[in-house]
Amino acid sequence: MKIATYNVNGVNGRLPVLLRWLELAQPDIVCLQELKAPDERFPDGPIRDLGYDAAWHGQKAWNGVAILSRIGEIHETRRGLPGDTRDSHSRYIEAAVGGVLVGCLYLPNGNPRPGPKFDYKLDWFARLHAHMATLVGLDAPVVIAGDYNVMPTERDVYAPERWLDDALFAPDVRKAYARLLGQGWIDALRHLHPDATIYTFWKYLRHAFERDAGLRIDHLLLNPVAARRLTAADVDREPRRWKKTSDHAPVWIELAETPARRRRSGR
DNA sequence: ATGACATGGAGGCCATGA
Repeated sequence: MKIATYNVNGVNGRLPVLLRWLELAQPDIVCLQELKAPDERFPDGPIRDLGYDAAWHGQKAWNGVAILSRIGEIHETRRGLPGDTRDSHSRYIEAAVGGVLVGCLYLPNGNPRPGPKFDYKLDWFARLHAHMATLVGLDAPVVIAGDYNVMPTERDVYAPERWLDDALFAPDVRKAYARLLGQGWIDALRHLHPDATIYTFWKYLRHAFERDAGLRIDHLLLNPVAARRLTAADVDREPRRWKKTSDHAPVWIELAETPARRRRSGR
C-alpha cells in the first residue's frame, strides 16, 4: 500500500500536475494540502475519473486539506483539530481507509516570528500533540502525513545557519516536533534514510530547485504498528521540474499489505 | 540573506507563503 503526501499549492491551479503525478505514481492513498479552494470548488470530478474517492476540507483562498483513496471507502473520522472551536483554518482531516487511520495536516507556517502567527503555530502544535497522543498507541496502523512546516534537524536544511530565526526552524518549533516523536512516532523518510540529504520543498526563487537549495518539511509519521509494515519511502522529485508546478514535491511510503503474521491458537 | 516566484481574491494590488 502506497501512501503519499503532497502540498499542491492550489489544487485547481495545479490540477494538470496533480493528475499527471497520480497517473505516474499510482498512490493508493494521498494527503493533499494547500487546496486554496472552498469546498464547492474542489475538483472531485477529474480526480474521480482517475479512480480516486475523496474527502476534503476546503476554505476560501487559503489552507485546505484532502484525503484521496483508490482502495476503498474513506471513513472520515475527524475534520479540524480538536481543542479550539475558534480555529477556523482548514488544516486537518482524518479518515480510516483500507485498515489504516490517516491524518492529513497543514501545520501553520508561523512567520513572522515572533508574533501572533508564530503563537498560533505553537498553539496548533500543542493541540496536535494532544491529539496524536490519543492515536499513537492504537492497535491499528496510523499515519499522520502532511506539511508540518518544520525542518526537524540541521540535516534537513540546505543552509541551516540562515534559518535559525525562521518559524520553520526556530528551536522551540524543532523541540515541538521532537516532542511528537517522543510519543513513539517514526519519521518514515528519516528512519529509512538516516544519512541522506532529503528535501521536499524548494522555493520558486533563484533557481532553488536546480541548486538543490531545499528544505525537508513534509513528513509522514507512523505509529509503531504502521512502522512495522514500512518497506520503502522516498520523495518524487520529478514533478517539481514540471511547468506550473507546486513548490513542494510529493513524498510517499510503502506499507506491506499485511504485517508479519502471528499464529493464534484456537478459533 | 531577502524575496529575483506564485497562488487566489476581488483587483487594476493585496495577503500569504517558507
